[in-house]
Amino acid sequence: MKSPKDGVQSVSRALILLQELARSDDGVRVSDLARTTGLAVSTAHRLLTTLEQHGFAQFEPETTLWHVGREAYAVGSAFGRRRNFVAPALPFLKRLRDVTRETANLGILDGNQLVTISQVESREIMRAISNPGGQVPVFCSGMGKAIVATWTDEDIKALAERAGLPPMTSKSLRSMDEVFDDIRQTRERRYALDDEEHVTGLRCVAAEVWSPQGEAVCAISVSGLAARITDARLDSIGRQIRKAADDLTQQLGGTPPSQSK
Amino acid sequence: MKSPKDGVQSVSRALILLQELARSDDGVRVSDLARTTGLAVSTAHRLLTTLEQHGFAQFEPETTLWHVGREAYAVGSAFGRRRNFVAPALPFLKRLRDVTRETANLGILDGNQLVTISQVESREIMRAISNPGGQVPVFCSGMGKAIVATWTDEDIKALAERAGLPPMTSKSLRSMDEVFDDIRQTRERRYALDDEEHVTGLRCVAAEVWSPQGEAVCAISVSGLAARITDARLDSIGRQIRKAADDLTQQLGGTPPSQSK
DNA sequence: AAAGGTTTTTCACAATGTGGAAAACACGAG
DNA sequence: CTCGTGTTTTCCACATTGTGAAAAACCTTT
Repeated sequence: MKSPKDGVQSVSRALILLQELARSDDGVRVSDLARTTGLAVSTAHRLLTTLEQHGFAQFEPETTLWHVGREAYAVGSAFGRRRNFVAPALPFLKRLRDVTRETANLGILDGNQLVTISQVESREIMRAISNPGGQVPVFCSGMGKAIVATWTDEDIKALAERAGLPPMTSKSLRSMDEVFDDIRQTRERRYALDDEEHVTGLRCVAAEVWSPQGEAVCAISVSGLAARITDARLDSIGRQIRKAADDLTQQLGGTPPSQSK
Repeated sequence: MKSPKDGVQSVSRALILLQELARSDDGVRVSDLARTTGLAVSTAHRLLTTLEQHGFAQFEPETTLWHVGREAYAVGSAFGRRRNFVAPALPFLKRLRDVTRETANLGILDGNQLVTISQVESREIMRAISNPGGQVPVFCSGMGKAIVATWTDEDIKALAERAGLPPMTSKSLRSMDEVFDDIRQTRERRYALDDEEHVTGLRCVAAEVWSPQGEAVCAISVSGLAARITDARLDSIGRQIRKAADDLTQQLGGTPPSQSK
């Protein structure tokens, strides 16, 4: 009779009610809910009451309709806030690695630094060695510049002032002018380039990924020896990164820039 | 001994678990959850399993951590959908963030509390951290006061009596007199100010947004460190918030009050 | 290999959730 | 106004269902 793997009955039912609530935008009545879920009216009512006590459901007395409550929103947005792009990004990184044969990275901005939080290594003998968790000054990083390029010029300026422009190599950007020139190019070609600005001999091509709120949350990149990532390959790699970033954005339910042209 | 009005026990507990899950961004373990909620580990586990079966919770086997699930997000966004101003507001919030360089918020009144339902974060290092869904006593909130200032004095008084005036900081409003004095100023200058009344060191400037029915449905605000939102900037920020709120009202087809009175 | 820390599963018991039925409403029509 | 039909809400006896202690299965560490 009993199915022991069914979980807790009342909780199951309450969750089903919640989902049913979410289905209709302009509220639904107890009795209809009971009908569609196959519950007794009194049971549905009791469960809804419990949901309401915790703010997950909302009852409009004047119209006697039930809605999804604010607490459901609060809890749900925790899902969106979560930095869970790491797992979904992996397949994209792997594919990038496979088609470019170079190391693929995922990074976020944390404070004034860009930190690499995930990486799929190239299989070449000579490969970039930048361990995950490693921090890089934003403007010496392809991923950093990809993210920052989506910001307003004032924000970029403020960040640059805050973080400074510590030169890591002879090719690092050293002045605000150079920064803005680079950002301009980044915006134009829709991918960012770190041309031995962080480590001599290392090039890196990057593009940003968008959150549901329309902000650049992270960036992905491909990095490898300058000797292998030649000028000739640059544009092709750039397009692939851009594509991967857009696909990942899509998969995360993100929204690229609203209407900019 | 038993409290029959407590609703369905297991459902209550499951919801509390969900809220606890939402509290931590990087996942939490069963045993910790059990500890913080005061449940037996086995009970917590059983409830979590049920939540997972419905997609409201998510379990990462490799790390044995629990997260909020996608279904919670889906259900929660139904709440946002019904409040059909949250999407249109985003561009306005972004612009506010860009011109003030502080965090911009959108909040509604729910019950006796003001809840922040959307937010566009400042890019400064030191920024306000009040995740969406967070609740604040109305009279300790700029957005709350902005909305309430549109009400009649009787309604305000009734709300204050119902909700009380829980002091959050030493600057919180503590008496009806202080409340009405603040409301008077709010009406006069056409924007509301929370001057470290919720969190010490945090200031917040807000203005209300009108629905087509001529009611203040939500409010938008800019919040940041008191050290940055100085008296000198106050009026300029106030004007910008007011402008943004009016523009948003317009876009929503809303109608500000007939000023004749 | 044993010792701590987990996460899962099991199980006997009764506390807990259940749904029918009845009460309290809310509206419209007569 | 009173009745009638649709609700929503409360009550309560009953056994189905959820419970938590404890044991089992898993891990990492030593």
